[in-house]
Amino acid sequence: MATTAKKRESATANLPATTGKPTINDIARLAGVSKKTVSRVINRSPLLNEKTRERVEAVIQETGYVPNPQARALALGRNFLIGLIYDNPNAQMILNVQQGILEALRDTDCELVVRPVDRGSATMLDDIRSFLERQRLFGVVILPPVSENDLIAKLCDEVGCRYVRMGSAMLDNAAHMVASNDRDAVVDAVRYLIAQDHKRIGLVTGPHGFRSARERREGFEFALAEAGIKLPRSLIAEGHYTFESGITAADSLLALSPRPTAIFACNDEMAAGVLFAARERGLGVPEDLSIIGFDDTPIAPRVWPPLTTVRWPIVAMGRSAALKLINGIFAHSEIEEEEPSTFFSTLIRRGSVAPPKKDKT
Amino acid sequence: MATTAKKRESATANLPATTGKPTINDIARLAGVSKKTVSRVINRSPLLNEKTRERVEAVIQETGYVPNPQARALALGRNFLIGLIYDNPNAQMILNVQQGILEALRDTDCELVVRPVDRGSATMLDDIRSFLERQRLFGVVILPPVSENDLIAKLCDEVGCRYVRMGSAMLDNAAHMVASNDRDAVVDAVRYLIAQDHKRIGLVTGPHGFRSARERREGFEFALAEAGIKLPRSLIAEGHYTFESGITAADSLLALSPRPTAIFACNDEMAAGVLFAARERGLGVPEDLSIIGFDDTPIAPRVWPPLTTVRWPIVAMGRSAALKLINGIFAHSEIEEEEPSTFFSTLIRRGSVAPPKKDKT
DNA sequence: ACCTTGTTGACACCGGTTACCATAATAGCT
DNA sequence: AGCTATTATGGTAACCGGTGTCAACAAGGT
Repeated sequence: MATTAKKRESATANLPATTGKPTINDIARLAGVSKKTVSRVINRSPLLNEKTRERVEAVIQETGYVPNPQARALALGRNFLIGLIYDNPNAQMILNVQQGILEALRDTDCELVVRPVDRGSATMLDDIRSFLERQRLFGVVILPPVSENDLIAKLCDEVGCRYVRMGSAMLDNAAHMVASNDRDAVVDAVRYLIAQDHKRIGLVTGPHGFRSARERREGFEFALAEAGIKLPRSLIAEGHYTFESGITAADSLLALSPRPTAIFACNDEMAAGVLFAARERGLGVPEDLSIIGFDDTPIAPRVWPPLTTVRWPIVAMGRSAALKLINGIFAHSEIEEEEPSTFFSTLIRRGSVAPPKKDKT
Repeated sequence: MATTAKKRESATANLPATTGKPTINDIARLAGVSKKTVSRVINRSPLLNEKTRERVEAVIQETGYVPNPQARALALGRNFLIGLIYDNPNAQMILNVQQGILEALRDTDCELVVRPVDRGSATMLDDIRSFLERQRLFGVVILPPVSENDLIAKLCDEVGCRYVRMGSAMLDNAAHMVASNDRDAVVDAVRYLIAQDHKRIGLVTGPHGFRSARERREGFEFALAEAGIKLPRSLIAEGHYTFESGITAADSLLALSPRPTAIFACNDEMAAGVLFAARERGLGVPEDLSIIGFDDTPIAPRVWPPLTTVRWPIVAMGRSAALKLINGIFAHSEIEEEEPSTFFSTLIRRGSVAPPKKDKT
């Protein structure tokens, strides 16, 4: 009875035993063919007699055989996993992309593994590299703003990992890119404000260094220039895509005299912040101040008044990104349609915009 | 030039070649030991001479060797992947859990794979089973409301997959459960309302069949009974944890005469809906109507007035769930602290509650 | 000399894949 | 017809990079 503290060889040894599922060998035996032939059936090899295929497939059906992904991963040096790499201030966006990717992956054997990274961290590139090399991912979808880093794309090439970047501009060739036309969408939104007779329009930008922030700002400036409106620098406040930064930016904008009659915020979070700040000052929206946001995240229709905003088709973009990755490998249809690379945002009119009150009439 | 359309044996053949990373064999050769010994070093086996370990570890350091997870997965019959199974109306909650799990996984070699399922679908159990069997997950975290399904827990046991369920009550033994005390939290919230002199308090419940909905409702009823307040059935409206259902429920509640002076909504989404409905009717919040929500999701502080709500420590619960899974396997500290199983929610007082206006004074 | 105990290695195995080869079937040629 | 060239088909064995089993060997205790 002495052998109490019997040392275990490894910490993982207490995991349950393997299940009794059929393997490729079982199928081969039952179908009276070799492993290799079964492998050919699984991989839809064209060099195979139709009758043999049918026979093997019958056995597969019967036994409910499913190839072991771990073994495949080892033999192929490639895992059937799609990675989602992000470092994003906007939770809702990540979830939407996730949803889009998962829709695309539904009928494949691929799974989605999520991987937040720390832009800012000096080791980010090394972290991503070791992640990719270790997991031997089939491919990755990279979200903005990390997607704007060309070094990551280069890294993917180096380690032989497919990738698709999402962003607000075509930063890469079409096979590696899913982009939205933020610039044009903002132009539309601001034209709408101008058409409502707004002349003093404030802008809350995104953080410096974000491509989307630049695109959206340029759209804003273009629309104003187009209408021949010239505004002082003070009507542009920098935000960080967060609710709090929206409040701060709005505080500085609303302290101006004369006050802007409308504010365009570069995302909904900040637009909600602007609305909040307006309420704190007792300003009526849209009577005293019109607001437009960007993204059409769930918050937009939930505040009062519901926010007019630009709808960013992020779920569709996520789906498209995933399809680009698996395109050609898991070809379900024989027709290989090229996935579109550019997506169009549209203005969703809700309740936060109205013509300004005429003081001078 | 004739061999143009040369048939490929398999569709996956055009994947890049394996990288030239060192393998366990290389390490064994360089260190002058056997593969098995290297394996022992990797797995921190105690049956190993200290000097040998050091020698091998030096070589590992030098070469930057990292064990191939695919090979390990095959040999062990177990993948180093944690699954997140959910079917949830609340996007924010999923993301928060995800964040918590990822925090816990940071220093392990585990990755997180997300797996939405369709509660409602007849094949849900089979889907989950095939997912677990195929991927040979290390463990899964199951979110409410699917976590309330005992069959899934049984399934996990059958296929030998560790699991931790999250929920609003202890549905399972502590090793498999991370629960919050919703009931008590709601009691506190309603007591607070009562202390502010509210006497007619409406309730927007969660969907029938959700354990959390039941717990929260029971808390509500308990607090009222405790204070000796008896209210008509009509002050209870069923919701579905969605914004829209909050509006609908509020519409029916606010049409009552006399109107409730306060409404407790079983989650923030619905509370936001109640607020929205109040605004539509021109009711002031909190002057004419007090509102309390549950969850403290990002929407709560972003609406006007910011919502008083119950903070549900969901990130911490996610972290704890993941730690329970990996506990004992990836023991970083020698002290194995037991992860707590119960988490406490707290009332966050913001701006949506005030004493009712005295009409009768 | 014998039994422990600690340390290490040889070898088969996990479940797929590919390279290479053998055979059969078909076509093309004299 | 007879023979070879070519293609179609499927088998064998090695391999991917780890892990478990079990035996071997050394050192120390009795």
